[in-house]
Amino acid sequence: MDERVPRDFETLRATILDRRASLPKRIAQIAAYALDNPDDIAFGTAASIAASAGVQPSTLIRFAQQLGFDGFTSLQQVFRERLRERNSSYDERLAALRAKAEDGGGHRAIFDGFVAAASTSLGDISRSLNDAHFEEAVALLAKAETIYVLAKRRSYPVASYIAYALGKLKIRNQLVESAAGLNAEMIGFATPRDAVIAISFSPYAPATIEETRSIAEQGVPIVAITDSSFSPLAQFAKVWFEVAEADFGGFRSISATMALAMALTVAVGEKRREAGRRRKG
Amino acid sequence: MDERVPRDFETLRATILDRRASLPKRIAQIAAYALDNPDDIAFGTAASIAASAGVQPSTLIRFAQQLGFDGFTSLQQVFRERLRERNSSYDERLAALRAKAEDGGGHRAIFDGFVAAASTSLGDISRSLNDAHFEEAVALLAKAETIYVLAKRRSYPVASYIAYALGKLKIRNQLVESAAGLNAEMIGFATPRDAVIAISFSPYAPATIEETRSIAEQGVPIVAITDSSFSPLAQFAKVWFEVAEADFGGFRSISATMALAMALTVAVGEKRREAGRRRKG
DNA sequence: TACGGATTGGAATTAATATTTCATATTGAC
DNA sequence: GTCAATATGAAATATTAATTCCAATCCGTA
Repeated sequence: MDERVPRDFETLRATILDRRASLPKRIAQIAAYALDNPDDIAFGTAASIAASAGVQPSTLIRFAQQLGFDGFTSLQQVFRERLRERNSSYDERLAALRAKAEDGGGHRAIFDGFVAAASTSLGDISRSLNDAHFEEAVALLAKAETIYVLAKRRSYPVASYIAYALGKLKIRNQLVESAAGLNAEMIGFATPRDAVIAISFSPYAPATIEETRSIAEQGVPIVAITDSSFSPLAQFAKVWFEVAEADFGGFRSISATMALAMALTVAVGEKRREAGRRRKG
Repeated sequence: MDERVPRDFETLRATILDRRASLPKRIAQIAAYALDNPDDIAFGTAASIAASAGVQPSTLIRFAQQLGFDGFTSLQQVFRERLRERNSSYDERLAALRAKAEDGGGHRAIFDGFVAAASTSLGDISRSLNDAHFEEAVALLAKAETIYVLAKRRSYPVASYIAYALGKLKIRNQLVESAAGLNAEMIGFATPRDAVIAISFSPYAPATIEETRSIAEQGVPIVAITDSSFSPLAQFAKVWFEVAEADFGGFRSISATMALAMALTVAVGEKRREAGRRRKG
């Protein structure tokens, strides 16, 4: 393999288009097939692809070799990489930034890293949020008398913002955070007519889990925001959201969680206003 | 393979979540890995995936078999299918989302709005942040004995995250938030060898301004994060940052502020480590 | 603590897949 | 039309990867 081997899909595509006129018949056939069905190249085996394209496996390999690859396998990597990038082109940017930050790219790199981590997380949640779950959570919270907000440590800032926003929207709420150790009593007042927003990420704060369990046992419906389907919060929750936050420099972003929390809060406010209008009108 | 083998990713996911409690340790480990890194399953070989997940290839196969597949290969098909579908239908999904949001299709639009506001704010700050100011602020904070963190209301979540992160980095700090009205006393302890991070946005919380003024008069250097050069905070600060946050539904994003705050914190941690090494070496 | 069953690790085996080889066919030049 | 160069097909081989198997370990139970 010399250095002019296409490493990314776009270069590869350009190279193929450039040479197609001078390619032998069967090679041209497989070239056309490759550009038309890139997904098949990414996932198929040499034999299956060759069959779909109507050529021999050996032709496929010759095609790869003419492009400078040392075999079909290396060619296939480019097609796989393309699929990966589509889904998470941000991850690579992040990795690059991390590298830059590490070898002394100054402190600006750290800032860029956090911005990139936040953007990545926002992109991810935007793609993965389930509308039905969201509606369900909003409905559940909108009919609560009091909304309890439960979070410690890294998630606490989110909880405090939710509490602030709920307050502004005149929705009765209780931030469970007592430094005086009165959380158990505070939680004790919750009834099934209330609701809870619980937020916790790995490593899950034991207090949050304990409090969530205890409030769940009182029959209070719970909306959880957490980071994995294996989170202990998930089992207690009526509705739960999985939020994957990118991290940088050992600290995870919380921007996706924030966006979700804000959206929930404001949507609950909306829903209540709608319900209020219906009752009056 | 009986008929209950999951054929699509969502069913598979649900099945795994359903059974997770009853799975043996290593199987659970690979299950968690699979749901967290679906792309790796799609592209990897049994050996490479097993290695990343920290188990033996045989465990991976047992996992597949427990789910009803007849081997790893069939399981992998489901993960590959998911990637194919996602890519082919991404544009359609996006278009559908927009249409739905437009004709009042529920609360998803609110969520999208917050994500957009956060993204916009991140883009803005990324463009406008002044590197020299950033370095100056980091230098100033890095040599402080104690970092005081000052913010109320909407900015309070940021302050609480800063305090959390500083604590993790073992940097002495004091979050000025006492509900008991002891802020004045707390601030009284600050000396010119300390430093302050003050955060406030219009409408500026009178308490924040008052406290910032008083601490500035004691000769304590201040780094301010605020939203305009006319901000009352700016006049007290040694260094200040102007952060323009987009708003949605009456609530402003705080993601840009968060990113800046995190970057400051981590950069201060870095700088201290560097200084520590120099002293020792 | 000893037993039995379930689980796991790691090597051996088997299956699959890519690549090479070689005989045959095609093409283009003279 | 013949020759040489090139391209192609098909089968043989080499490589890589999936699966199986068995011994060791762990875990719950008596």
